[in-house]
Amino acid sequence: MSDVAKLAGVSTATVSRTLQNPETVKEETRQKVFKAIKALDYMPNVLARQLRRMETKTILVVVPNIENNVFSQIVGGIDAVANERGYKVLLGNTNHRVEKIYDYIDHFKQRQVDGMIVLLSNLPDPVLQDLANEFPIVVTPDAKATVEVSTVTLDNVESGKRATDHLLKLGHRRIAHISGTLDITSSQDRLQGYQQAIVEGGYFVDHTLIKEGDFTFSSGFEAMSALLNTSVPPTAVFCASDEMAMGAIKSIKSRGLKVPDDIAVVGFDNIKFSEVFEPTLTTMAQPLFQMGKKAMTVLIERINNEALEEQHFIYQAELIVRESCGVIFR
Amino acid sequence: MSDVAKLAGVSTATVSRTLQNPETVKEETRQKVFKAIKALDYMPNVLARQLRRMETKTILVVVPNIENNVFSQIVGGIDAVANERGYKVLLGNTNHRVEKIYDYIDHFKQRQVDGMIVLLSNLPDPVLQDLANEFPIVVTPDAKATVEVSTVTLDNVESGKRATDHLLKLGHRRIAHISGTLDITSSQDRLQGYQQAIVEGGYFVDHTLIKEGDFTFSSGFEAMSALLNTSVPPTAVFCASDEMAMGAIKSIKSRGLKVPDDIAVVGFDNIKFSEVFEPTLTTMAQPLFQMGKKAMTVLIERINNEALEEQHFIYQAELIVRESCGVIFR
DNA sequence: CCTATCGATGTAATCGATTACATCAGAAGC
DNA sequence: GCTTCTGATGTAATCGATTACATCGATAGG
Repeated sequence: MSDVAKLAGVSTATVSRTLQNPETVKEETRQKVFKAIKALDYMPNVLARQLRRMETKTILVVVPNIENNVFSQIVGGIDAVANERGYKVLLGNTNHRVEKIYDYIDHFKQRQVDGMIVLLSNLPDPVLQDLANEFPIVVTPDAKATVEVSTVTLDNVESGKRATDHLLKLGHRRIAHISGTLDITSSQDRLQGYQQAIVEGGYFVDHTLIKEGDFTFSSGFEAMSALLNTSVPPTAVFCASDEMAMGAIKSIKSRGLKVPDDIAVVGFDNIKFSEVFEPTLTTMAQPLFQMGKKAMTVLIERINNEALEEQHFIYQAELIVRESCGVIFR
Repeated sequence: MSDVAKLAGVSTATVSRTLQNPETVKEETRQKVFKAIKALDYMPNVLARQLRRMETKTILVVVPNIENNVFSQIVGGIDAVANERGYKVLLGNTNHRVEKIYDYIDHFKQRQVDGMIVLLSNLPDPVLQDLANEFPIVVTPDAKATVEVSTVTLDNVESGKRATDHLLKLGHRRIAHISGTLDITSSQDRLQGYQQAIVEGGYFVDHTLIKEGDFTFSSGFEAMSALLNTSVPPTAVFCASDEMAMGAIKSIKSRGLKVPDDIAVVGFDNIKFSEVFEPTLTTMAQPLFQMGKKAMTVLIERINNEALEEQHFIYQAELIVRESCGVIFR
């Protein structure tokens, strides 16, 4: 920078101002500086700026595993806004190992990032709370109500209810539910929505029809197999993920039964392959990209102290009707 | 840091040494320093260190779109090694817009990253060459041989050949190929492998059996539909991606034909859903996670000047035989 | 006993920008 | 004509660690 200043015949302060606050520099001087910058092919050293300003224009995204399409879609949304607003995205893959996140928390304390978006951390409440009190943090898409922190979530209760309702409306009375791991709020909420729909429909919840899965294809397969082994199997199943729904369907088919004729299935997530699978999956579509965008937007407000209180945004899932539930609208 | 120094009764230099080169500090002093660090809950400011050392311990991964499973698997591998070696991973999503990469290139010039891994950039040769001459760069999984830069690639010619060979061995003579976009080397190589297999088998390449797709489900569907509309449709198809293979199968089924009975299909990539799809897909599995790990390892060597020449690593794909080709080994 | 060497530590320059404060010329107001 | 204000620019402190060099005491060798 001093080279540029020398060549332009001004001080380094003027060079800096030309780049950061052009309006405070005379047009003529500005031109000289720009000419010198171009002549020397000068690029500011961002590290020095960051040190002085104590900001990095970088945010950290902690994700259980980036290979999972649900998370990578959210990251896509985060990245879109980050780019637009001049932020960089640092990826923190925990591979489901909770302790890994403590390494990432140090990034904060070392001022390596200005903020953080946590995707499903399983971090103990007090730890997260302490962190959120001190640093800008947004949690998505699974957040516990017990921590005061900004969140971007899905209305999982309502979504679970609407998925189940759809099956009720189609005339099903024995509707099973294969939930996600019940240690996360989203799974609990979807289960709750399922129960609400049944109760509000005037029926009783049969707990033998509820099985806990872990969102994977194979857990869906096994849960469904267990349901089929009972004396009175369900006529419909609401699964908390599309992967589990596919597993369930595979299990149903393996018994020589047909979907949706013998058993109707509704999934959750609307992953890419849900419209490729046979039968195509009726599912609750989460606006994941949108949610990622919102999470980043909220985080930036927080970083700039534009929003002092924590904010909560709740999105609605969209019911996408395809073949697996037995009705196709055109 | 000066607070720590004061409390421990030493200079800042000693504090720094205690953390960076503990062996040069007397055990007793070291203890005093550690005690002071703990008492004050001190964390070094990494920005200052970076500025002084002119290194960021951060690498940039430029990826066309992170939502694509092929890329996110490679990123997973990169991330694994990065973590192990104390590097952070900055994500650069280009969303297939080539010009976006120029923004990321500035990161280099501004010394925001120590190195870069490029996943399928479509960057013009001269630009990439200039960059590679000046900075540590690794290209994967699609690289042009015309640029001198370290690469981690798949042997796409051999892979295409083996996939096609497998179909030849099963007795097929009219084998079609649905390629990826032919502007990238991997697609050209897979096509070349396909042609080699046919020629070496003693047959002739029929160019009406070659269709260009773009790796997507729908392009596979359309390419297959076009093939089925010809007077003598193929009895087997080798697709350059699993997604296209699924599209092709959907097209075949929509004509009332059966896979593999009427037409055998082989895919490429071994994405997660290839074993869920019906029929399960025979496919060439790329060791994507491994390739990501290797790319990062090579990059680190380059950053540390351990490897002065550019290096090239070529991986082999593994043929995974499932239902869609008509033979199942147990 | 003196000097060379070494180990442990301190002093202060350094990385490269940003920015509070100082300076100065010229315009405006009285 | 003198003061005051304003706009443009320069001077130098600053961010917080790292590290070349300096210092000093102790030990070893002669």
